[in-house]
Amino acid sequence: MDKELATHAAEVLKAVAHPLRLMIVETLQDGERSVGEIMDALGEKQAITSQQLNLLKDKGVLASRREGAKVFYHIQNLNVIRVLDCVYDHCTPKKRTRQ
Amino acid sequence: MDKELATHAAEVLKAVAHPLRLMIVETLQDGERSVGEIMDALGEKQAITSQQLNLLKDKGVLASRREGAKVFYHIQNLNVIRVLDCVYDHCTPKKRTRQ
DNA sequence: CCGATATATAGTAGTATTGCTATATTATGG
DNA sequence: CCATAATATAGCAATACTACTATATATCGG
Repeated sequence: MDKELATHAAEVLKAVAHPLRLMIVETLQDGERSVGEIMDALGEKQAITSQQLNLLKDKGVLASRREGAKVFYHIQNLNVIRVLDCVYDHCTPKKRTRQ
Repeated sequence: MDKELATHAAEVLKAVAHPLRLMIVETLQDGERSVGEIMDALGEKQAITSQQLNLLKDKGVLASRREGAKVFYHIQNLNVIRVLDCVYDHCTPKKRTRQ
């Protein structure tokens, strides 16, 4: 792994390495959700949720789609789901999500 | 995933989400290495290498063993290797390290 | 156009991270 | 004990991140 590759990989990991952002990605594993739905699911304030969503979008982890007044976010970089799997296995070794 | 779990998971991810630290973990995939060996492998300065090694050790990612004047580090949290795999697949989809 | 709802952004204080230099610690050989 | 090699730590400036409040933008129903 050269430095450039490592830098890019680190940026993606850093995007996910945050409690709220981790939970956002988890919530979106089942499919897209509106900002309001995500807010409610995580019990977070509107501004903070929106900020983190935008950050994840900036880093290419998520993508969004507007439908009327609502904006729906979904996972764009599918590899983060695999990272989540690692996290799950690490924290709760019994509950593996893949074989 | 509750907040506490997410916080812990985020901390582990954060520990690895850094170019140099990512390369350190990669270097140690084959087994333990002394600080000097790691330094040389990555072409980094002594102080910085030592700092990042200590950080990784603090977060439980690595562990160390002293042998005379040298200190050998190795991977303690094996899940980070799986995270590395995700990173590999993400950056170079052709070169999968697992099936 | 107006009010209401949904989402985004600006500005900001507190805190954490990073990379650096200089210095300290630990162990070895003589 | 001394000089040297190997590693760790202190201290610091620059930068980045976080959480927050306030405000702005966008869309819809009427």
